[in-house]
Amino acid sequence: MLKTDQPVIDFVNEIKDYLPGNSIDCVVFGFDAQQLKVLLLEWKDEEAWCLPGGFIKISESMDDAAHRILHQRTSLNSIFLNQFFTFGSTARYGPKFKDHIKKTQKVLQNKGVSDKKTLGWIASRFITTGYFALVDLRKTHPQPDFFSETCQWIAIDKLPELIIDHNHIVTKALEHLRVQLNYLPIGISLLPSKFTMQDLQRLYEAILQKPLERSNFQRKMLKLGIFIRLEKQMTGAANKAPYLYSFDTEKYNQLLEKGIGFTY
Amino acid sequence: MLKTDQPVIDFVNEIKDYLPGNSIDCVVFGFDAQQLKVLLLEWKDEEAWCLPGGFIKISESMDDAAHRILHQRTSLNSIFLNQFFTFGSTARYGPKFKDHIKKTQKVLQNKGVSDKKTLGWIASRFITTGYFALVDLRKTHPQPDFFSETCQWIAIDKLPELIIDHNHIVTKALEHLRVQLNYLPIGISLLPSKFTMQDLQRLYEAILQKPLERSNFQRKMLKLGIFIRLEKQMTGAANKAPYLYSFDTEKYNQLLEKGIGFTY
DNA sequence: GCTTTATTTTGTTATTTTGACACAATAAAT
DNA sequence: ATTTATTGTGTCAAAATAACAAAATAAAGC
Repeated sequence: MLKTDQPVIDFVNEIKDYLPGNSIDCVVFGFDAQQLKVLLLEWKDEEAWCLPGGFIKISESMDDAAHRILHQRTSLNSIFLNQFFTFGSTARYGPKFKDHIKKTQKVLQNKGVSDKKTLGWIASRFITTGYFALVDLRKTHPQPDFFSETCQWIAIDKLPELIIDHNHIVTKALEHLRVQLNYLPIGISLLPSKFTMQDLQRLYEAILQKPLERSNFQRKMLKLGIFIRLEKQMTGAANKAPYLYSFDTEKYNQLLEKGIGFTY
Repeated sequence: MLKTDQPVIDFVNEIKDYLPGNSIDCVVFGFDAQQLKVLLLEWKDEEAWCLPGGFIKISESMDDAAHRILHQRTSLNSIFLNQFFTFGSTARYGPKFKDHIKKTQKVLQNKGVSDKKTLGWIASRFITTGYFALVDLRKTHPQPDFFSETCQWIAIDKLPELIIDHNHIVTKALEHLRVQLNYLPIGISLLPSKFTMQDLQRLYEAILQKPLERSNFQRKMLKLGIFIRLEKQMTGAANKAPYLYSFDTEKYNQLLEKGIGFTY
């Protein structure tokens, strides 16, 4: 891994280039067969898990910062990324926060960072803005950051305890995902380019966390007129093979603007 | 007006008590007979209009700051207030911003504030978080702030040019209002406690900016089971008088949690 | 090759919802 | 008593929904 891919190193060298008191945390959603997953960083030695995040350069917009951070973690360039909430409560700074700061400073010192300015900067109050991303996890190459040993996909219903209020941030992101479902490019962002109706249904079921009626789901989806039917996918199983579909991108985007009037 | 109601005075005296680089701007919606209105501040001498806003104390959460700011402008204590977006683009800092800073510094100097720290603080990059509020404008007592001469309700379709990106902030707030319509306590927050179905319909028409069919609107609304029918309102006109309604608060809130499945 | 098995795709049908318009009820003015 | 404007309720065809049924089909077993 190149040093230029480690933003905290840059940050340590040039604190003055970053806005103080503001950070960004990203909830990156991926979908794998049955499960909705989230990209997490694991701090092996310190036993901590957290969301990918970072800081904002003075010369850079918040959106640019979020894209930069996500590119560093996923290697993806054009990501569907939405800001969803800014977390500015003082409740963030309880004992869990203090515990986190100790670990952070420990890691920094272990890596040879000892100047007081940096250690103090990290320990001050931050207002963090949450972004959620929808990506095809098959196309990502997860990379740990300065503080972490691994970067991996974890199923949404098996999340470990995360630092500070990061569990809360994930919960909020998921709420936004559900509420805005009809306005977000769920399918096209989270699925591979070719998929079956069952894949699509499982995705919606994972997000809504409730089962949907198979035949009605299929008919209603197809009626939207945003799919292109491709060849059949021979599954090798002793039964009828499903058709593969891809999205008609133009029609999909047109429909999204008005909101897909889909009832689940 | 008391000096304690003028937050910028406090701010000037105690810059160190506020977070640098973060601000709050509020889009306060009210509804008056036919029109959706927004609360604006007018800087008479400098010919500027802006949204009510302010800064965040170090000891205070962002939500508390927004409530404090709105209490100062409206005299209301329990306000429906939702954070909707954080504006962190660098495009905010174009010529319009520089123009605004000049005016701000002029006002400060006219009012006897001349220390460089304050003048510089004001001119730095701010990330501003937008909140929108829904209030019964009949219950408000609009108060101008340190920079403004008047604080008044302006119809949403007759907004003047506002400072920096405040027009954009209003547009974004309105978008959120529309998209989240079925999850927000529109009626109970914006209407007086007793209202007619026509009042309610005009409110929805103002937000959605499209006409709705009278009889169907009425039937569908009443079917939600969240209204209490009161006495008739004698209008004095030569025609049938409408019933007055109030909300059944408990049922209304229950319904809002799932989202009112209303189609318009 | 014929039958079995599991799954997909298309059909059917009763019920509910929607949208558009009709009509009766009614408060005040003429 | 009649007129007028608006409200509240009625009607009805078309569309959408939900639940279930039946036909189609890819591979395995015999």
